[in-house]
Amino acid sequence: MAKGITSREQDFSQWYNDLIIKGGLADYSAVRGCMVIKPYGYALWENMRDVLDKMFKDTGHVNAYFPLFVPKSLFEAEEKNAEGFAKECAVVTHYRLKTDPNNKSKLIVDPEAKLEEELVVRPTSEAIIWNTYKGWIQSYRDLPILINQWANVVRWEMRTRLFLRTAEFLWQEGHTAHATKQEALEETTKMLNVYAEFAEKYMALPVVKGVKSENERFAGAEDTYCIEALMQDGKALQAGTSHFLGQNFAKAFDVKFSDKNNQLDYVWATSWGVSTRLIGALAMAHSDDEGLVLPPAIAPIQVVIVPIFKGEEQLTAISAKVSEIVLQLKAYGIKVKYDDTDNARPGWKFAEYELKGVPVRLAIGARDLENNVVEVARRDTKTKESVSLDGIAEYIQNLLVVIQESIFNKAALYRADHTTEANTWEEFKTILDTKGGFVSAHWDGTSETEESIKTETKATIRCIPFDAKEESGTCIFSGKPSNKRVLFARAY
RNA sequence: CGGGAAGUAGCGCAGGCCGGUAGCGCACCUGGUUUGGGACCAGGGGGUCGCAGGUUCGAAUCCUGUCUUCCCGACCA
Repeated sequence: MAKGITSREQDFSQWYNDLIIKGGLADYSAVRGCMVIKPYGYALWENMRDVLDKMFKDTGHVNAYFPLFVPKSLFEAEEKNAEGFAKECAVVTHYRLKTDPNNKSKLIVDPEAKLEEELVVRPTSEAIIWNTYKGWIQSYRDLPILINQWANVVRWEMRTRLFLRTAEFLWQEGHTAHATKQEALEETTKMLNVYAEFAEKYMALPVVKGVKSENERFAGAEDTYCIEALMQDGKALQAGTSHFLGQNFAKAFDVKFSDKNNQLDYVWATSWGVSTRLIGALAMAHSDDEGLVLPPAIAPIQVVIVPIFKGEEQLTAISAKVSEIVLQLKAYGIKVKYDDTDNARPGWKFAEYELKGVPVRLAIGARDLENNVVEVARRDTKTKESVSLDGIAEYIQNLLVVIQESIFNKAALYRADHTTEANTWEEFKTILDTKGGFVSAHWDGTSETEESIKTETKATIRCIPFDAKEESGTCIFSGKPSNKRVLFARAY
C-alpha cells in the first residue's frame, strides 16, 4: 500500500485523486472516462442509496426501471432537452460484430448490421419515460405518478474526473406526473428538501437551496432548483437538482388527461436526481491531508478495532475481550470491524484506517485489558482518549453522533467564512481570486450579464437562494437595479 | 476537442539520447525476531516494458499509428 497522500496545499486536484484511489473508493478503468467503483466506495454508495431510497418511499414514491436505450426519434421529441444533451450522447448504430476477413483474431463491426434507427444511450430518461407515461395516463385518477429509478447514465464528457464527472455514472432519477401545476411545483420543492436534508443530516454537508438562473437551468425545464455545496478549495459543487418541467414533456409526448370536469389538459411534470458525484463532494468537503473523513451516518465502517499484542497468547486474550465489545456495538447497530490480521503492525493499521476515513478507532492492548479500558481515537479531530470498557457501546454511539455534528459544524463554519458579500466589481474579483467561496452579490437578472461575468472571472451564478432577503442594490457588473443578492462561485 | 506531461512487476520509479539476456525501493511468499503511530534480518517468486504496426541480425530504447491517465483550457452534473 502506498504511503501518504499529496497535501491539499501542494496540489488540491492530486490530493483529491489520492483520496479516491488510495482510500480505496475507485480505480481507473480501461474505458475512457469510466471508473471502477471498488467495494469500499460502493459500500458508501449503497449506504447513501439506502437512506435516499427510504426517504423517497416515505414521500410516496415507488421504484421502477426503464430501458438504457432511447430511440433517436423519442430522444429528439423534446427539443430543448435533446439540444442540451445532443453533443454528449453515446449512440448505438449497429447490433453485431463479425470476424475480420483480413485478420481472423479480430472482430469488426458488421456493416450489414446497421440499425434502422439509432439508439441513444440515455444521458437522462425523460424521453423514454414520458413516452411510456403516455400509455399510462388517461384520467386525473391515474395521477399523480411518483416513480424513481436507480440507474446508470452516460454523458460523453470531454474531460472526466473520478466521481465528479465520469462518462458513465450511477444515479437516481425521479420522474413524476401531476394533474396541476401547483402540485408539480410542490413536488419539486419537496424533493429538493429531501436532498437538502440528506446532504446535511447524513453527509454532514451544508448546502444552499435555491433556484438556477436561466443559463444554468436543466435543458427542458421551466425551473431548476438545486442544492449547492462548498468544497475546501473554495469551489462550489452542485450536489443535487430538482426540476419543474411544466408541461414541456407532456406536450412533446402528447400526454393528456381528463380532469374531473372531463376537460383535457396536459400533465405537469417534475424530475430530480442525485448521482455518485455526491461521493466526490463528500470526499472533497470533509477530508484532510491524512485521507478521507467520512461522516458516521454513511461510513461503511463506523468503528475499527485494532489489537496491540505481543505473541499469540496476548492476541487470544485481547480477541476474547474484543468479541464482547463487538457484540455490544452491534447491538447498538454500529458497523464495526475487528482487524486482527498480523501482516501489519498497529501503526500501519492506524494510518490505513485514517486514509479510509473510518470515524472511530479503538486500540486495545494488554495494558488496557488490565485496566478495563480502551483507547478511543476520533478520525475527524485526531484526538485520543482512554475510555472505560463499562458502557463502551453507549459511549461510542454517543460519540458517533458528536462526530457527525462536529463534521457538519466544521463544514458549516468553513462555508460561513467563505461566503462573502461583494458590493463593487473590484471587490467581487478580488474575493474570487484570494479566498474564493460563495460571493453574494447583486445581479441585474440578465443572461448577458451572467455570461460576461463568467467570461471575465470564470464564476457562475450557483443559485438564487430561496432565503435571499429583499434588498435593493445595483448589479455588480452592469450597475442596473437589483432587488436581491445571488450566489456566485467558481464551480466544479 | 486544443495545449502540456506520462504509461517499464501490485505501487512508486530508474534505464531510453548512444538498440545487444530488464533493474531499484516498497508490497508479496518462506523462516525467524517483532507488535502502544506506516518493524528488522535472511532467503525467494513475480514484468509479451500500454497496445498495434514498421525499421533492424536484434527494439523497453528508433519511426508511425492508437488507447488510457494526469494537469491547463473550452464543454458539462
